[in-house]
Amino acid sequence: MTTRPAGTSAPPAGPETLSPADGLAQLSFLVQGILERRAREHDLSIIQTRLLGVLRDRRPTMNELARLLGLDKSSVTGLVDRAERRGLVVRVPSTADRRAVLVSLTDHGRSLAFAGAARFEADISLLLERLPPSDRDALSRLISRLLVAHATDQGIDLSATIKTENAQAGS
Amino acid sequence: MTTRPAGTSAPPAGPETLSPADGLAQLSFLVQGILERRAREHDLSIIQTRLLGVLRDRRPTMNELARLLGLDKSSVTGLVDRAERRGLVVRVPSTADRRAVLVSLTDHGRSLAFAGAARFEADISLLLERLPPSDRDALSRLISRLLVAHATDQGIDLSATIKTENAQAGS
DNA sequence: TATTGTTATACTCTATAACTATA
DNA sequence: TATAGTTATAGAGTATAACAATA
Repeated sequence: MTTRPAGTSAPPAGPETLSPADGLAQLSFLVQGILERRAREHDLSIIQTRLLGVLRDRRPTMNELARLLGLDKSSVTGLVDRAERRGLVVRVPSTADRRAVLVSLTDHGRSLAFAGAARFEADISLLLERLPPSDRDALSRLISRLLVAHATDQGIDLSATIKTENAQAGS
Repeated sequence: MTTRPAGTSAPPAGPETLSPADGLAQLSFLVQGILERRAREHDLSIIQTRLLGVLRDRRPTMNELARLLGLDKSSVTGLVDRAERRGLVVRVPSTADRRAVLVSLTDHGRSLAFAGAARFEADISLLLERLPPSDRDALSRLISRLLVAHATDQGIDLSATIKTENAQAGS
């Protein structure tokens, strides 16, 4: 799983074959590490980065934000508190429902969100350059296919939703 | 990046194509989510799970553990404290160097480590069943290839090291 | 009554700095 | 002096439970 200490169900002896579970686990740690290092350059954590990412094209209530990020609403209160204190987001009272609060990016938050995305894409390009172009394309296509299949399977609508709704981790 | 809110450099209009960066980011969140949910069943965090994983075939000093997990030694003190309190690991004084402490799994910790790995593999199998078998194999092969290429590129030795040393996130 | 958001509280995880005990 | 590990401290991130305001 997380770690694949030699032994266990690692494939026989093939020098360059990892079990699917090992491969996916290691790949996920690799990508998360890249994400984390980039975020840390701006003093952001992964969850703060995800918050900014989610807000790039939304202006959700605290409640919706909790659902989008897969967190408890009280966790989101703290998350938004810290982001607001740093001038990355603002709370705006909802006019429709006086209980609700909308959260939206400040200009500063927006620029961080887009800069981060650009640099992450550059990192990934660099990583993928390790593969021949044909492999690169094939890998991207297979990953897309897997994500689409999984999302569909979860009852989530197709492409539109896939592109926007995937801030959540697991589901 | 983390999130791919519609717009930005998402590919033109292809209904089921994600940019490589989006695909990898989303996939990593998906896998981490699976990992996290499984860990939580045993009241473990991801880092505790990684700790157990690393110890499956090692008995490192606190210092080595810090390097393996990519954490500061003081963080490892706390991590091991909590794991020891729960009976998952034990500290054993080193006979070779009286300053050093070795950390090793208890039977309980070992059984959790292996059970977790098994269930994670089952989860991944289920996930991959969304793909036709040929895609499944191709994806695994490409991921392995990418990880091997990346590791080699980092100056890390080949298969042996790949299989054991990947507890670390980024590098 | 039900829902939205915050507060109070508690715990994990992480790092930096200072310290103890070896080497 | 340098290294191994712990402690003290501070802060982020998370959850549960209780609460206020509004629906």
